[in-house]
Amino acid sequence: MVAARECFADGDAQMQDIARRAGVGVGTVYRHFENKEALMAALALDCVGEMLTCARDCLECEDAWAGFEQFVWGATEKLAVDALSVEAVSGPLGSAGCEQRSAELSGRIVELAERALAAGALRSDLTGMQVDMILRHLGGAVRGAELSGFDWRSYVRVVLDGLRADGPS
Amino acid sequence: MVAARECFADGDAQMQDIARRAGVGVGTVYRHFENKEALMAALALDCVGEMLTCARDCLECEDAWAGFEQFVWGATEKLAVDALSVEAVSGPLGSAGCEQRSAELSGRIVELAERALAAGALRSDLTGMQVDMILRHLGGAVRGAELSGFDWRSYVRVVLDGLRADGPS
DNA sequence: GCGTATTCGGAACGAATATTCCGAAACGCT
DNA sequence: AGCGTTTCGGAATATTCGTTCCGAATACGC
Repeated sequence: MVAARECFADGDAQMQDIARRAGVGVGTVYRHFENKEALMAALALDCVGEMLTCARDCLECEDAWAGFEQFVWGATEKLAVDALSVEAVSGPLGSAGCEQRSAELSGRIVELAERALAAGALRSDLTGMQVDMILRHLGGAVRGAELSGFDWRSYVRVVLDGLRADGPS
Repeated sequence: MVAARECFADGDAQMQDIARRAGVGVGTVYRHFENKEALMAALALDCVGEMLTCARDCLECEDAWAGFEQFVWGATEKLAVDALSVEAVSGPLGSAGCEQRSAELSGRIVELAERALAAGALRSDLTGMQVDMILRHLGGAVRGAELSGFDWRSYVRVVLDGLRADGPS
């Protein structure tokens, strides 16, 4: 049920549309979520959760830079397709209902960054926190890219090369 | 009159607020602009115009890379402060009322990029059009950065280094 | 099969906000 | 100053969209 909604909530949606899309009446939606804000928060929690899983997976990677790069590609792939994820990760949604999980995501990203930093693969004039901010804001750039025909992969390539300690690979 | 409005229209604004801010009644606003959409279009035209001026100035610069870099800093400085400019440059506003000027901006950016490309300063696996897209989408990343405390300059530094033909300077 | 409890759908309501419109104020002319 | 005209302001209206609520439908126990 949440799934049907998440699939639909790309960008913004009206409660009525969400309900219709889920094949139920609006009343039923309100029986599951107190209000629209709560619904969005639940979806945001999901989005951040997915990012978090991705970050954890990437931390398993032996090579620090490879793990970092893998995360960037994984995250942007999601962000380019799902506007809600962008909101959840870098927008105001991130500070409404999923502070906990959002903070942990930051922690993992910082970890990923500092590991790459220690390995000398990431440019040394950045801190883990700065990298966290940069990655979160990447979402704003690739938002809706898939739809508008923007070749976001070239953008991500540029950013990754900019983050590397030694020029483009 | 337009100026008072532009200054205010950071993000989104209600017609009533816009009118009050301008020191007039809503009726007067509607006497100048058919509707909100028209008002936004006029403001967007202004924003794109400013970018265009900036791009033209940067084309005057002797050194191709210096001109390119100057444009990126000039553009992002504007985008980080003014959410409306972001909409105008990379959002749907760009395709409503200022196609003409928007297309010319693209032309100038491509020029800027191809000049840097020819000088061997810009990474050679990108086309002018790709660079145009990338720069336009930079706005999404730095949007509202000034307010949220995001250190967008470090982000721009990363992107610039990623765009350079030879690693970080 | 019947009566009760539970859940559902969607029309009705309310708040927010874009747009219209008319009486009031300002201006210009004689 | 007096009168016609033009412009202004903001209350009234229309519209959109989140939220509520009640009659219908369904499930359950006997």
